[in-house]
Amino acid sequence: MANASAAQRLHEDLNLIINTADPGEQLPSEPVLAQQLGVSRATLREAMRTFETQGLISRRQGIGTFVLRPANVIESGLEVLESIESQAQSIGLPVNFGELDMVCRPAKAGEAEALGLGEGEKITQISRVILAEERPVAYLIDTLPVQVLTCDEIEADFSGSVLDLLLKRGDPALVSSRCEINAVAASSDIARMLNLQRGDALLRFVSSLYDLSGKVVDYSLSYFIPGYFRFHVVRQVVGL
Amino acid sequence: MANASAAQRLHEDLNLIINTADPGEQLPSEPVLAQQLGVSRATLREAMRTFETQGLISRRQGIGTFVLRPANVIESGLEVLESIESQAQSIGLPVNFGELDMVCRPAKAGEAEALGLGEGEKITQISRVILAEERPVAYLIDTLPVQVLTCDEIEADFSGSVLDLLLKRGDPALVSSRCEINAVAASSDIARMLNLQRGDALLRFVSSLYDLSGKVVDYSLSYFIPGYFRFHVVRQVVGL
DNA sequence: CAGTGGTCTAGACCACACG
DNA sequence: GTGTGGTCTAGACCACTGA
Repeated sequence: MANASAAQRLHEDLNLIINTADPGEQLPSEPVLAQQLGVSRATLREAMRTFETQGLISRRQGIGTFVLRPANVIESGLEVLESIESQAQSIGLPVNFGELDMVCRPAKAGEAEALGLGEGEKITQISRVILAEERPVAYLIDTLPVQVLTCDEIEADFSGSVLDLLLKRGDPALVSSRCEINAVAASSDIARMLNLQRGDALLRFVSSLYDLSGKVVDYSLSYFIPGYFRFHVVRQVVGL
Repeated sequence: MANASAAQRLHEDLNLIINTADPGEQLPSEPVLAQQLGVSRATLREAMRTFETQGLISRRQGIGTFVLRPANVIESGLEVLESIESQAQSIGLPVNFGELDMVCRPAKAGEAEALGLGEGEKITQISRVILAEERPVAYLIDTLPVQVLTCDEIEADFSGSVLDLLLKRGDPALVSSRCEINAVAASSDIARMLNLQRGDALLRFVSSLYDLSGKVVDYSLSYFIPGYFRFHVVRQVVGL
């Protein structure tokens, strides 16, 4: 026990380097840093993963690795459904979105089932990366029936949040959302968009948003970088 | 786009192999399998991670890699606090624990703060791996003031759940728990205990359990292997 | 172009299980 | 001992950025 692997020692070394560095500072290149720390580049990269998901460093291909100033954390209770944008606004955090991808197409089998539609019925799908203080912090995919939301409506007025758009419109009348929570490893695609390494740990919400009639009006996948969020929930104790 | 990396293609290949194999079947050794699939061992191991956290394969050092039968999922709403043991029992899933580690020692700074104690006051700490159907599915660490729970009491009667023990005793009167949810990469230690690879994505709960007087009676860290759990929560929509 | 991070390979050595 | 998975290394090649 207490058998310090190279990875563990390296983690501490990196911790020191990153905490000592000034925000904005560029670290030595990976080959150089690996040699300085006496490990291979593969091991160094492995150790750097944690610091990335904690929002402490940013690595940009073709440019370099940079130390970030401590991140502002978006804190949120899970009992109520509120958009990231709305939460960020309430703590004065500037948030916008990038890499918006919007399509209108027939629903695939899984999508149709999640939305209570027939396969092939038209859906609107919106994917985007959420940026807080210019840093990618989450990747969101919303899927809705076109009857609920069309691409035109999004182009006309989109703040980054489908929820806020629907609430502003006031129709359909939204009631609640059922949200499944899990941890996943970042795929290549998602890692690239969030500027992470593939395999990094992400928090994933799979949510179904219901209207007054009990219909699903929005099925969404949300990927959050751990270091930028603090989700909590109060759980009631039930007797034996 | 749709640029299939080696890792992505490999993921599909492995998916086919694993789904085709019978439960209990042993896969070829890593060097052999890597050659068969035309990738390096490092890439193969990387691709296998996902299947491990999904509970589809088990790798045991010195023995081999085995295909598991599909896992039973423990489903749980987060609104109420219930032990894994209790949840598993209600769906007829056999659960026990292993690797129990129990200590009684002075609180470190962070622990003292979490429990509202002075630094150095005695605490009881219980760590154990939870096994469902003989498979490790979670790693739990509970920290309590000795005034609330002593090691002797645990040795006398421990089912794997501190919550159940306190409820059974009926004192102190438990009210609710505040739980923070995040995703983390498995450390070497935790990976070993859960029979995973270091760096695998885990779901982590950090919880404080309160009694009637508002005091924290249990501070706990819980690590869950994603494939064995489905946590959900209903979120209410609040108007603009 | 040169320099960066992103990916992948081949191979070494270790720790562990089993005969 | 042999054979397995766990860890780490050195180095190659690619994709991207910015001068």
